[in-house]
Formats: sequence, C-alpha cells, structure tokens
Amino acid sequence: MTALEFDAVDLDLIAESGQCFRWQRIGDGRYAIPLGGGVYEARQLSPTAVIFSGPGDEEAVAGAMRAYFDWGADYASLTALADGDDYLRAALAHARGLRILRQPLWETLCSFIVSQNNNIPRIRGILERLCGGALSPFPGPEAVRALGEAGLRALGTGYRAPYLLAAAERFSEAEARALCGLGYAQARSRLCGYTGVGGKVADCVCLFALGHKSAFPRDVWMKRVLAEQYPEGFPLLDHPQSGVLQQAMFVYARALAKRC
DNA sequence: AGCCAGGACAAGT
DNA sequence: ACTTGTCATGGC
Repeated sequence: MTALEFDAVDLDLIAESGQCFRWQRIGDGRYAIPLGGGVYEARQLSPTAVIFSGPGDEEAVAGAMRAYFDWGADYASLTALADGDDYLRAALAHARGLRILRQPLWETLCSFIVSQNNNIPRIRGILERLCGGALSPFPGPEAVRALGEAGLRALGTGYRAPYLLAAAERFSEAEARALCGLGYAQARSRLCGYTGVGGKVADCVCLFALGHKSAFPRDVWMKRVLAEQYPEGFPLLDHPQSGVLQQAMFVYARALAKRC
C-alpha cells in the first residue's frame, strides 16, 4: 500500500470522465484498475490523496501510478485561464480533481476506435468482452488479429470490426516507439493514416495515451459546447493545455445534461 | 418506440 | 472546402 498526494484528485470524476472504460467500481471511492497485465486498486483517501495497491513492491506500484495519474502535473493553475469566462470557470470548478490519465497506447487506440458513434456504457461492454473479463488484461494486436472480423463483430463492434483489424495489422512495438517519438501534430497525422481513425479518435489517443495536452478532441458534446458557448471560436484552442480544458468542459457539459 | 452515441468515410454539392 | 447519407448496435 502506498499513498500519493495530488493538488487535487477525484476518482469518481475520473472514472466517469469518458477517457477510461475499464475501471471497476468495487466500493465507495474504490476502484479496480486493470493495467499492464496486472490489476491495481485505488482508494480515495481525501480530496487530495489516493491509496494504491497492486502487483510488485511499493516502489513499483508508486512509480506506475505516478505515471498513470499524471502525478506532479499542475492542473490548479489552469483556473487563471478562465478569467472573464464564466463557462470555463464553472467547468474547471466542476472538474476539480480530474486528471488526464496516461494510458497504454494500444489499448487507447482500440478503445477510441470502438468509441466512435457509440455511447459510453456500450463501449465498456464491448471492451470487457474483447478482454474476455472485467479485469482481464487487454489483448495485444496479435490476439485481436486472431479474432478476425467475424470474431470482432460477435463482440458487438459492428462496422468498427474491420477498423480494429486494420489497426491490429499495422500496430507493433516498433510502431509504438515511432508514435511515442513524435510531437503532437506528427503523431496525430500518423494515427489518421489508420483506416477508421479520424481526427477525433487520433486526438483522444494523443491526449489520453501520448500525453499531448494540446490535443483537443471534438466529439458531439464538445461541438455543442463550442457552438453554444463559443460561437466566435474557443479562444484557448491553441493553448498548450487546451486538451485539459476540453476534458473539463466535456465532463461539465455531460453533468449539466444529466441534471435535467 | 425512437433517439442517440467521445465518428469515419465516400459521395455529392 | 462544406454538407449529407451510411455504416451496427443497444442503452436510455
């Protein structure tokens, strides 16, 4: 068991933020997180601290969770960007404790291919079936390839099955290294070369796996926010952390809609 | 019972 | 460079 202190962290908020689809709620403020072949457990200790356990010794767990939870990144100072912007200020206040997770590249790519024109509960179900269990490790490209298009369709992926197959055929360790070595624009462009991966999915991979916080995914929720709140354009679109702002607004917009 | 969903793509203006 | 139709599927 090891505790990590953050400027702010909110497991419930992160779990519902639409960036990760395989967290399992196992109790009040407690989650099981399948990651890298093992399963970690996270428990909310306070608004600024989480207790972790997982495979390996304390140092290994702490290291893995620091990386995964973007430990040390400063999210609080983003509040200053919202001066004179009531919507962004409210979104950031609502999203206090949100973190941009640094998730495995292949899993993130597959997850957001599955996500297209799909809803979050259903994405969860498909990915769970793809993994063969709620806490089972995510299958590698060769395992996905072995399923074939028919096998993938049987999981409920629908027309996305050939997209997953194409990704499985292109992805490799060398490809992963190449993607990790690129800047945001280059990585995005390379990802868009995958059939079935467009700008939105590529941005999600850049933001949630590659750590490019200037990536700004535009899903239907964000398009609505931009149209309704920023008809003249979102002024911070080119900010190096615009992706974090995007994620705060995404979570906030969905929370507002649910409240009606 | 429809409407909708963290879209991509091809075909038409 | 923009709009539109189409693509599976099931949660709500």
